[in-house]
Amino acid sequence: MAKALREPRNTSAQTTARLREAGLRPTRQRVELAGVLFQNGDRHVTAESLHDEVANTGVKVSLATVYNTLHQFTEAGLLRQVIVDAARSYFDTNTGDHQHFFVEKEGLLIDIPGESIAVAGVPTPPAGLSVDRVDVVVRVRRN
Amino acid sequence: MAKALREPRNTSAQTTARLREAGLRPTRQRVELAGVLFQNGDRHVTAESLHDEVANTGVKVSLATVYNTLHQFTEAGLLRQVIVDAARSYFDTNTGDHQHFFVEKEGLLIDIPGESIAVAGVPTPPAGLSVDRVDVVVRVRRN
DNA sequence: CTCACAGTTTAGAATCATTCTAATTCGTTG
DNA sequence: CAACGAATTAGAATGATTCTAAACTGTGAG
Repeated sequence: MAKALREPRNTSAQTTARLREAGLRPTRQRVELAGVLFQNGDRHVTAESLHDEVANTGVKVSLATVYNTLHQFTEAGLLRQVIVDAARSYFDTNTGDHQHFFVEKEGLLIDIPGESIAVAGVPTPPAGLSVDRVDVVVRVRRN
Repeated sequence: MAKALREPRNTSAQTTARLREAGLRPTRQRVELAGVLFQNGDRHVTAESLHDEVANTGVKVSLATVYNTLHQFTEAGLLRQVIVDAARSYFDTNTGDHQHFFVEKEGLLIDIPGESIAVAGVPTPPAGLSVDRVDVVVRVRRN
C-alpha cells in the first residue's frame, strides 16, 4: 500500500544513463525533454513545438532551456540540426545518414533513408576546403 | 568635347529592358540594384551585403527596398533564394540548375555546376506530394 | 546526511534579420 | 503636365533566438 502511487516514471533510468554518457548532467528538465524526444522513434521538432509539447505534459521548462538543451543535445550527437527553412530551425532525433523531404507550406519534415539516396559527382572542393557533409533537401508541395 | 563626360552608364538600357520584361517598373533603385547584381557574372548576396555594397557606390537605397527588391526579383525568376544558414538568407544570381558548397564559418557560398552533380534514388514522395526541387548543400570547412 | 560549489535553469531583456505601416515620392499614361 | 497607382522609405513591429544576472539544484566530499 505504501508505494501504491509509485509508478515507473518514463523518466527512466535509461534516459538518465544516456545523458550521463553524453556528458550531460541529468537534470529534471533535460530528462524530461530527452524523454519526450527519444521515447517514440524518429522525430523532428522545433524549439517552440518541443516547448509546447512539454508544457502540455504538465511539466514546466522555460523556452531558454529548450534552446539550450537542443543545442547541447546536438553537440553531444544526440540530435542533428536540419536547415531547410529560413524562418526556424528543426532538430532531428535521427542522427544517422539520411536526407529529407520538406513540405514548406506546412513546415513538415519527412525522413528519407540514407541508403536510398545517392549523390554522385560532387567535385573536389576548392583548395583548403574539405567536405563536412552533404545535405539533400527534396522540397515537395501538396498537389 | 560636349559629351566628354557622358560615359555609358552601367545603368544601362539593357537593365531597364530586363526589368520591364520581368514586369517590374524600372525605378531608380531597382535599376541600381539590378546593375550591381547582374553586372559581373554569378553572385551570392544577402540583403545586408547588397545594401552595403550599393551604399558604397554612393547611391542610397533603404534596407526595406533591398528586401522588397530581392523578393520581387526572386518571384520574377531573376534570382534564386538559397537556404543554407539559419541566420540569414542568400540570393543567387545564377538561377540555373546547380548546387552549392557552403563554408559555414565564413558565410561563403560557391556554385557547383548542375551537370556535375547527380542525385539518384530519391523515393516517390508520400501520397499527395510532388517534388518541387532538389537542393544539395555540400558543407565544407577550412582545413 | 549535509554543505558547498559548479553547473543549470529561468524570466525577462536584448539582438538580429526580416516584415510591416503609413506617409511621401515617383513612373507612366492620358 | 496632371493624376493615379506603384514604389520607396523611416521607423516601428515582429519573431526567432541569444544573452544576462540571479535563483536553484545535482553531486561529491566530508
